[in-house]
Amino acid sequence: MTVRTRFAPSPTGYLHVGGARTALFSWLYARKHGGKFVLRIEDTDLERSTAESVNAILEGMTWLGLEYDEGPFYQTKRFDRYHEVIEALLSKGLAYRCNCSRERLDDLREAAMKRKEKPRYDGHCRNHDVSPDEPHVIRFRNPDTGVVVVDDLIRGRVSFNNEELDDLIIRRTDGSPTYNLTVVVDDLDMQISHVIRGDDHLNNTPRQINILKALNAEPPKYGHVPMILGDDGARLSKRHGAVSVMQYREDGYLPEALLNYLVRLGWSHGDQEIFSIDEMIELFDIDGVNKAASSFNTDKLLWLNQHYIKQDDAKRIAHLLSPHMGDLGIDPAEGPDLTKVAEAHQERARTLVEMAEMSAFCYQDYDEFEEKAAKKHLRGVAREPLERMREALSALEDWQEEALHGVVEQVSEALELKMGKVAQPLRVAVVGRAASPGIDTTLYLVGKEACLRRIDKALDYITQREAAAG
RNA sequence: GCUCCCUUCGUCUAGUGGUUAGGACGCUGGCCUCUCACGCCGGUAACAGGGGUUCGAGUCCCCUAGGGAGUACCA
Repeated sequence: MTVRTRFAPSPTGYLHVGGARTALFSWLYARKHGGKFVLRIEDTDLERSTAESVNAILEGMTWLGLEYDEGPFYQTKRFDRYHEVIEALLSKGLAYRCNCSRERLDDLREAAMKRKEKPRYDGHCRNHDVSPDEPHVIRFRNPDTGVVVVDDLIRGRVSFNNEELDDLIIRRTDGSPTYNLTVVVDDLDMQISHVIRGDDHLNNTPRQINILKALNAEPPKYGHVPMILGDDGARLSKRHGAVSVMQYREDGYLPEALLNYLVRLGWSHGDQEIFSIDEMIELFDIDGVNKAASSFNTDKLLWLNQHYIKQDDAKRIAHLLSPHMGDLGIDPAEGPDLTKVAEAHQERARTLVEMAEMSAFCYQDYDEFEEKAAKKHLRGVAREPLERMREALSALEDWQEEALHGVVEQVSEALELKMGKVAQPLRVAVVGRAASPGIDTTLYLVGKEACLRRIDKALDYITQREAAAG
C-alpha cells in the first residue's frame, strides 16, 4: 500500500507549533515510507476562514521546509463532490432531512444534561417526511447499536459504543457541508492511507468511520498525536510568547532547531537529542510517539538553536543574521565582513536576535558604557594600559588578529600586568561592555579608526570620573 | 454531567516483570580562560496514591485522584 498522509489545517489563524508538529510527523511518515504528503485547506467555515491565514500557513510550512507533494486542495472548491456524496447517502436512506428547530435542539440538550446523560440528537426526523423545499439540515443516520473500534497507531485500541453517538449534521441549512463529512470524503478521494492529526479529533473518529462504512469504504489508519502545552503546563496560547511558527523566525530561531525540538517533543529515539532532517526521516516512527501531552520548553529550544548556530556554516548564519542587523538599523555592508562577525559570535548567541545585538558594536559606536562594566574596569589603574594600547594600536599598520594579539601581549608584558588587566579595560573601551569575542578579534572587527576613537572616549570617562571623585 | 484519552526528575524523555531507574534541558560545584560563551568533569532531582497478580512490579489488572479532549448548523 502506498503511504499517503495529509496535513489539513483550517485557515483561521497562523501556523502554530502544535500544528507544525502534527504536520512534521505526517511529513516524516510519508518521507520515510516513500509516500506522498498532501496539503488540504479545510475552509468550509466560510465565516472564519481567511486568505491571509492560508498564506500564513503556507509561509510557515515553507520556512520549515515541509514541502507537500500535492495540493493545496481547498474544500470550498469541492462542494459539488460533497453534495454528490450527500445525495447518494440520502437516496440510500443513510442520511435524512431534519427540520428540528434550534429551540427543540436546545431543549433536548438541556433535558439530557438534567438526566445526567450525554446530550445527543434523538432522531426525531428519522421517520418524518421533510420536504426538500423547506429549510432543513441533513443528518447522517448513525447505527444505533454495536461498537466502533479505532486501532489508533499511537493510542492503541479505543472503542466507542454507537449508542453514545448521534445523528450528526452533514449539511447545514445554508447548504454547506460540515467537517465530519468533508474530511471523510476528502481522505477517501485523496486516498489518504494514514491520518495523523491532533488528538482533539479522536472523539470524531468513530463518526467518521461510520460514514466511511456507509460509503462502503475502508477507513484509513489513524494516529492521534497529543497536544502541546505551554511552559507552565497550561494550554498553549498567545500569552506563552511565540506560538506562531513565523514568530520563531522573527525571534531568531533556525528552522532546523525548531524542527529538531518539535520532533523530540513527544517522540524519541533512545537517548538521541540531535537529529538532522535525514536522521528524522530515517528514524521516525509513528508508534514511538508518546500518548501524553507535553509542555513546550523554551530553554531547551534555545539550547538546540544555539547548537545549530554553532554548528552551521558561518556564511549561512551571516545570511540569516543580516535582516536582524537591519532591524537594529545597521547596514552590514557598512562595516566588517558579516560572515566574520557571525563567526566570532557563533558560540555566544542563542538566537540570531541575540547575535545581532551582541554584534552591533562592530558597526556602530555604543551610546554609553554599561555602568557595571565601566565602574569595574575603567578606573584610574586602567589609564596607563589604555594609553599604551592607544599608542601601540595607532602605530600598527597590519590590522590583523595575530598582530593585534601581539600588541596586547606586548603591552601587558611591558607593564608587567596579566593580560586581563589590559584586555578588560580595552574591551570595555571598545565594546562598551565587559563581554565580547576574544580581544584580538574584537579589535579587528571594530577597526582601527573606531578603536582609537572609543579608547579616547574611555580615557575621557576615566578623567571625568577622577575629577568627580576629587 | 456524560463519553473518550492521559499520568517516570521542574521540563523533554529512556525503560516493554529482576536496573544503583539512564540521558537531555534547566539549576548548580569545579576545570579551562583576556571577558562572555564554548568545551570538559561532577552534583541536584522522578515512577500521582491505594489495592491486587507475581518469587519479584515504573513495567500487567482494578480503584481513586489529578490533568486533557469531545459533547456545535467550528474544524
